[in-house]
Amino acid sequence: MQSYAKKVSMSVVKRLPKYYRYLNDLSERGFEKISSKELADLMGLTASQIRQDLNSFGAYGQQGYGYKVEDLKNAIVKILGIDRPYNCVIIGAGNLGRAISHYEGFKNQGIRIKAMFDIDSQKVGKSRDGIPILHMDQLEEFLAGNNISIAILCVPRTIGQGTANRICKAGVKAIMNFVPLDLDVPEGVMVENVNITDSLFTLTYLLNE
Amino acid sequence: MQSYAKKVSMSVVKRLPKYYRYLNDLSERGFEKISSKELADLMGLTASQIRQDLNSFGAYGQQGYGYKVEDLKNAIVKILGIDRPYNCVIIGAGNLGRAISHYEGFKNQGIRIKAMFDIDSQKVGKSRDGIPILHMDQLEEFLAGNNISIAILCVPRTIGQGTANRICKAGVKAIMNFVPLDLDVPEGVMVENVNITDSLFTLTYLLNE
DNA sequence: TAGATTGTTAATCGATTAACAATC
DNA sequence: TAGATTGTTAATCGATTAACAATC
Repeated sequence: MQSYAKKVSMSVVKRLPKYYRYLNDLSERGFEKISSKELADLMGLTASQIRQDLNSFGAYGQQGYGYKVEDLKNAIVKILGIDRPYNCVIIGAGNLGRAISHYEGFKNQGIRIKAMFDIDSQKVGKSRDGIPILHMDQLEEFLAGNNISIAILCVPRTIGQGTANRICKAGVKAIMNFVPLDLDVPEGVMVENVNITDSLFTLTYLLNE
Repeated sequence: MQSYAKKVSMSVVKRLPKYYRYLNDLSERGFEKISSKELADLMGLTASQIRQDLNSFGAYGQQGYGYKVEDLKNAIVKILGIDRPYNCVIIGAGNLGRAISHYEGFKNQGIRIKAMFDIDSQKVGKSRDGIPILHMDQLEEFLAGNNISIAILCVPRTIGQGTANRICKAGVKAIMNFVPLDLDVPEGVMVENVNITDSLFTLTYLLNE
């Protein structure tokens, strides 16, 4: 739990994972220092913006020198909260749910998929890559008993909102929503939408410009 | 091909698919008219913003009355360019590629998945839901010969940029990128990123606020 | 010390909201 | 006509960029 004086804007927050990606990469490639100018060129931002962004959280650089890659990376890791693990569940063991359950990007990042849920008796009781598939009836019990902090929602559109209601009622505070639907959730519950159709239609728009 | 006098801002463009979703839903539910105020309440925007957004493209309402749902829906459909079909390919027939190949959100929307590509000899030559899985060696030939306008990229990170290069060289002008990597593409090629890891880390940030 | 680059304040730019005349 | 709601201009708010003093 961290708390910052200034309210950090969503624009900045949305850029944080990108900072993390680039700094992680620089660190892996053995870079020791980087200036805001160099990082800006790399990321397609301006040096000014990078300094403003970072200073929403604190002063991580050294005047006349720049930023130590490793230190800045670690700072971002802490800011993002990925210095600790998160217990997650995937709801809906269809193709998408299964794809996410072994998504390469999560590896070694503290995202722990504890279970998947479905109603299909063909799937329930089985296991995929060591992740058990449980029946939807067991959802509330599992969420309560396993310290689950993130629910990844991959159910059909028709039961999207209903399932979200169950998740929220069970006290889960974060939903990654793959259902092409804007969820209505109580105050304090975070929803991050990944809407593949919306993204595709943005693309068709841009194609016709 | 449409062309507008004023340059429409990305903020507006990103909201268009959402307008489409809501208007489609209203239309299906038999609503005939809607005011900017009513739509705003529904979508969590302001009436003013909706009127500004729509007026980037033209005047679709009637003073004193509001907007005819069907007409406005059709206008948005045209603006998004989804009044015509798009030939697409999915590159990478892993779990994610396969999930997207029968994603429910695309049904009846003119998104035609013409082929999937992979290097795995276990997969190549087979078919999934009528979509053939071809070898990566055939990519350029297929893109050129089948009027493909959108490539959906679901390959491993390591070959993401290389594959994007091949796509661009073949003349494809739109890439939906699921690879957790910022692609470097020539001027005029549209990239829409769906970065699941970035979204998840945004969520972990918000959880720790 | 001189040069470089940060942290931060001020200026600009763009997006959202408010207001209201036009008009259905 | 009177009431309602648009289209559009003006005002505000927020985010990005520029500038520069602080300082390593």
